[in-house]
Amino acid sequence: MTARSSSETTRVIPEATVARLPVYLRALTALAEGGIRTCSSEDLATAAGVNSAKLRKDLSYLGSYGTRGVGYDVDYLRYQIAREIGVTQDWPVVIVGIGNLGHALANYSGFRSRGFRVVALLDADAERTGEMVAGVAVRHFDDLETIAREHAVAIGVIATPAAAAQDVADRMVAAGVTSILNFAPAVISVPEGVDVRKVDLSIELQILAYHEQRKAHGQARGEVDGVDGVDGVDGVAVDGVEVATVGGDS
Amino acid sequence: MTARSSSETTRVIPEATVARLPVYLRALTALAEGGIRTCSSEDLATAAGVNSAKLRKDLSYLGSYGTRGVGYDVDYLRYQIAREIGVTQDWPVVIVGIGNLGHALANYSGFRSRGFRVVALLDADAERTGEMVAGVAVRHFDDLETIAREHAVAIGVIATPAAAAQDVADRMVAAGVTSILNFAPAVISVPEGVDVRKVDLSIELQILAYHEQRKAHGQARGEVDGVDGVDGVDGVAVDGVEVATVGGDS
DNA sequence: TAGATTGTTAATCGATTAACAATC
DNA sequence: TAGATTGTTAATCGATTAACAATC
Repeated sequence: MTARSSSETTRVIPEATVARLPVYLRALTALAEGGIRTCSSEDLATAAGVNSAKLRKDLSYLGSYGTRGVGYDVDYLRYQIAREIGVTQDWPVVIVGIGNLGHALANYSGFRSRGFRVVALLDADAERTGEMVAGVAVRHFDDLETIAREHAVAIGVIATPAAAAQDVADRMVAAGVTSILNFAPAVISVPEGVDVRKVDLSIELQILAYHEQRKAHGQARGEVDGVDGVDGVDGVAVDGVEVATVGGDS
Repeated sequence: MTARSSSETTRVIPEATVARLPVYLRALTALAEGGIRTCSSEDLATAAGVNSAKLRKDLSYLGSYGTRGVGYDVDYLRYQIAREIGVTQDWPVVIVGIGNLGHALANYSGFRSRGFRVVALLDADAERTGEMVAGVAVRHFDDLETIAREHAVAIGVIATPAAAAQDVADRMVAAGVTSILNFAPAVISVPEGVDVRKVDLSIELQILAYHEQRKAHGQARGEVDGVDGVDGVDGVAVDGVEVATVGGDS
């Protein structure tokens, strides 16, 4: 019963559980960094922000990695979850659209430390080709296919304006990419077998606004007029990758 | 039966529906910009990337804004949804943490056009005070309370490193903020009544990696240079009061 | 053994979907 | 009227939760 082999059986993990595994992984890493070797489901649940019943139920889909009466070995469980997710090895990723958001993503150190390696930054604007971002030279979007095949890229990130998103997705798919993380505020359609996940900043804020409105109920809210948009930066820099982009930002 | 008044009754809209309303709103805006005045649930569902049964069920929680045999008036439905969400007026927002991500968020034009107005950019680094970002001067984090009260800010965005997130959240809450959008890869806890939504880039990629790994099944994946990373972590955490996820998938 | 905690069961709750009567 | 499409019902499906037997 090697960890790798026999666990390959009819494991069908619910989507809701899959979405939480990375949360548990992060919580376990935090515990490990705090010097904690063992934890109970209650401890881990607290660190992950869920209730312990849900946590145990989730973990039960992976197997029995705990010890009754004792709890879980932090490092062991961490490895098992990382293996289940598939981040015990790095995944090469390309980012298309080196605008403000693309810049931020390229500089985000969390990718590197969590199982991903940005192998290229692409932008459709030829003017940007060669520009260094996070230590990587931006390349032209037309190089997507070459780069994707060369590095066997399966995951692509779209950080272009909405208008370019579908075209970028199409070309990613043509280049062999089968998982897409879309930051552009647009619905993109892809062939069967290709996964798309979407992150939309405005939508998140709108969901908060909905609840906020209901809290405010009848009472009037302040309507001052403040500054408007601004721009931020942050994040760590990545490194050793190639860059190239397309599009602008989101 | 004024639009505003009587619809204030015992409307209890399921969370899953609330999370899709902004998607419908965006799709309607796109249709309107395309010169389309009327659409069927099928048309709108396609534009929004959902199936029409779900769309009609969702809309039914808001009221009866369509016409049997005809469809929906695009502008009318758009207004009704915007009103339901609460974005017929702008919400003042503060962004804390002006690093790469904060910069990108500050420059994001989508906020402005979708019901939000960034009234302040704050950073704990005094060196950044006064720096212009997206046409706005960065101010010190200590000014949070003053600014939040002055502009009646109810929504705050955290774009700091994980280590600072909880402190920022605490101070936001103390300043009267009751809705937080957290980009820091950390679980934050807040008092009852405060909503937190979380966007975690690494978690989204990890969810894609999980599915990608299963697609690859037994077949070997390009291992240009297999790094070993066994350290993934991170996730979408919820907490405190409400939680929410991001992204959808196909 | 006694205490602690997992892994699982079963009940509950919420979301999705197909089908269709209502009605334009 | 005939055709089209909404709004709603009811069935199904999936996720959450509490409780507890298994077992360290």
